Amino acid sequence: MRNRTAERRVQLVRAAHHVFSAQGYRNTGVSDIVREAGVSHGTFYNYFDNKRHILDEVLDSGVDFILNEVVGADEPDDASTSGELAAQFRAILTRVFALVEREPGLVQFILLDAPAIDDESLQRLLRLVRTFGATASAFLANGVRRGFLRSDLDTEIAGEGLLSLIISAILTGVRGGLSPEERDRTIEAFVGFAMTGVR
Amino acid sequence: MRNRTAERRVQLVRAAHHVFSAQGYRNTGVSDIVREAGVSHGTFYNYFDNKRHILDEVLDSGVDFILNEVVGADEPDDASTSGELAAQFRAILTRVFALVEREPGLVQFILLDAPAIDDESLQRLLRLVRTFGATASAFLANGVRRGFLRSDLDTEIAGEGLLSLIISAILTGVRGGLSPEERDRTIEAFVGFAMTGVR
Amino acid sequence: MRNRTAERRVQLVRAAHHVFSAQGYRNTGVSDIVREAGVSHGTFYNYFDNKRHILDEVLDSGVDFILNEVVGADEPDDASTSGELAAQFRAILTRVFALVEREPGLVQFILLDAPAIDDESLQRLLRLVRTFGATASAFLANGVRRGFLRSDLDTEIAGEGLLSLIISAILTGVRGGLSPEERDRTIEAFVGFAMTGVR
Amino acid sequence: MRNRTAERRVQLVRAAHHVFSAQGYRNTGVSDIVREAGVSHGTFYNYFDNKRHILDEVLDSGVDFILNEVVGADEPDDASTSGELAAQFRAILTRVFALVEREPGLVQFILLDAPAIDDESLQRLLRLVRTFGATASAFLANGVRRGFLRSDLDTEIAGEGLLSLIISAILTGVRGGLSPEERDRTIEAFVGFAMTGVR
DNA sequence: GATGAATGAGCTTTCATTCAT
DNA sequence: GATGAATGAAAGCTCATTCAT
Repeated sequence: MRNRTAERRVQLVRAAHHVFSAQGYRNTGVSDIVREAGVSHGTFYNYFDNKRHILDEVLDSGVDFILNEVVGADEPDDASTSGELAAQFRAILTRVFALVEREPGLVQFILLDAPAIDDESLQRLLRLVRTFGATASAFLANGVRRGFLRSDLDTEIAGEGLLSLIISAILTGVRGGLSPEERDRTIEAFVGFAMTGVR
Repeated sequence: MRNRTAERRVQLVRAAHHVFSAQGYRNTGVSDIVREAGVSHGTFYNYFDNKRHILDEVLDSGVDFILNEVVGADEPDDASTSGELAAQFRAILTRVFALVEREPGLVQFILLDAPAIDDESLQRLLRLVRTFGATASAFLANGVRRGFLRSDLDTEIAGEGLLSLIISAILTGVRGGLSPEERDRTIEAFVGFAMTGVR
Repeated sequence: MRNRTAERRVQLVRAAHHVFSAQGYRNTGVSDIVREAGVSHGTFYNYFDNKRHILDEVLDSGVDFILNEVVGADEPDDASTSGELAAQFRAILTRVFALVEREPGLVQFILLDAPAIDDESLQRLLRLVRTFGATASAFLANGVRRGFLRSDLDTEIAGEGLLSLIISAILTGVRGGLSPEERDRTIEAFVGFAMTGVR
Repeated sequence: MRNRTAERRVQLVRAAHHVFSAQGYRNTGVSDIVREAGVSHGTFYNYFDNKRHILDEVLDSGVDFILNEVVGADEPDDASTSGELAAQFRAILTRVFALVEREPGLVQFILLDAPAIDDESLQRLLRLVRTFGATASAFLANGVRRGFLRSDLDTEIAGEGLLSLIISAILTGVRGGLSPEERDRTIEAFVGFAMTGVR
């Protein structure tokens, strides 16, 4: 039954995801994963060679999830005025705050816990960061092409700048304790900061 | 014997700092620390209740070190023109890159390893981030006071923006592989980005 | 379906024989056996109560195989002169060396691995040894009966002596590294040694 | 305290020796060793890197013990007549039977269990066998030099022959169930067998 | 104060065996 | 009869911490 085993895998990855997010990778034993999934030790090792192996899948799905949540349906080509670009950036920042608020464990795990596990997982995070940076650059390049951004803009480096604002927003979110008003004020300030820099 | 005791503490913290930076907290055993310090297990526990306890001191001294290295002698009040402020920011970014290059282990430990250990150490890192942000805000507030920056600038949030650029620079450095030219280009772009946003 | 069932058994025993000889009993899992046989775990337990159980059959067939290979077509009654007896002994030693060279895994398994598994399998090996000893005695008894060996020969104990030479030959073979010349010289010396002792 | 730790090592080796002899290496867990020694798991790993490591020491001491017990005080040069050589050989065989009777577990462990563990330990046993063979050859070479054995005797191969008798005696002993009379009869027969072959 | 041998709970991983399909 | 996913006891090993000297 191909189906059965595929479900088990998903079930285990989900369980691992859950306990990793709650306690971190190093503080989580295989016993925690299998207890959460409701299966035995042996079953775990029927699906994954070792604890490190399931981390890869958790990381991949987590990174995919974050990318989807944050960039979402926004396409770099959608904006045709700088106002629309600002709106896109505002939407992204809004989704960042929403994500951090809704899934603080996941975000902390992917961004703060995972990079510390080993070099492999650090590289995986840096790849995520790079993808974010490239996406930001693509948004800016669209603006330059359509003429509503400075033609001499170094889109690559400015993309890093945008990225840094997104990371800053995440950190602010993780830090917690922002009222909805402060959050909106921060978003607006970041949008303004970014748009002045590139227009 | 107050002196002798204090020296031992320092000696142990220094040793711990060294091995933590080289291998990370979780991969470091108490045995690594005491071997590096040249003392016995028992002695360690005469000075620190447990392994977690010495981490606090290592973190504090590491954070202090980084703050000193990066902010250095620059005082928020030093700049009296926007050109001087730009020069200060340029100097800070230059020192960030230099620090990451000179002490990659330390930076990786404080920024990537430590936050993952437990909530306590995460909070300690966030405090560092906040201090950086406040310092950045102070630089900007000086500019507003002296009139060479927009009077309606939200210095607090703009400080976060500056901070995010600094973090981005660190990440870029950790990612490695930047040629001196690319590094300088990035610094200039970040300085320009920041100054357009606040002037 | 008696036939089908019997074939499966043989197939499994043959597979087990193969993997046991290649890797030893303790290093072989049931999964290795069933993979070699191309059946499932469940099927294995339809034919054998447990892993230990199939060992018995492997051991029996292995012991039979060795006995056949070494003693072969030689019958105790065949010799009617001491020269013919010597020729028989020479043929047996030659086949011993040939067997060790052709099937080192099997010999090592039966002689070195199997006795260590548990007392039951040790006893099985000792039975093999005893059978060899009795066969050797039968060869000698034939010589005494026909008058070409000393009439006061204690055939039972002298049989043990012959046996010990055969074991020594096997050990020499397992030890390896004998050139064909050395091998022939050893065989001749053993034959001479034996014949002087009994004539 | 150099003394304390040295004693612990010995205590652990002795305990391991004991449980290995009683149950075999594979059936013995580290927990069995430490229970026998009355120490904790951790202590075991303070003295030995792993379970395989203590086996080496047990094997070395066991092999030394057997060599001492069997060859004992007899020196190859002691015999000056073939009668004295026969007496030496008789003494050795007597000690072999005595050893097997007194320490059946040790003998079974060293000769039947250890060789099956891995190639390293098999080689260790073959080294023991070789030492025995060389010793036997030395006894014979002394006889040839002094002129009471055939001058054309191939002492090396005849040594193997003697060795094979010793091994046969050990196997007989392990097989068990010999009455004192049978034992003596076997010894005498073996001595006679050997002496006819070499005289 | 300093030592380091001793501790033991806890970890990851293996594998012979079972049983629902 | 055949399958193979599920089981769980048990293995080897680590390491922060204690305590008698």
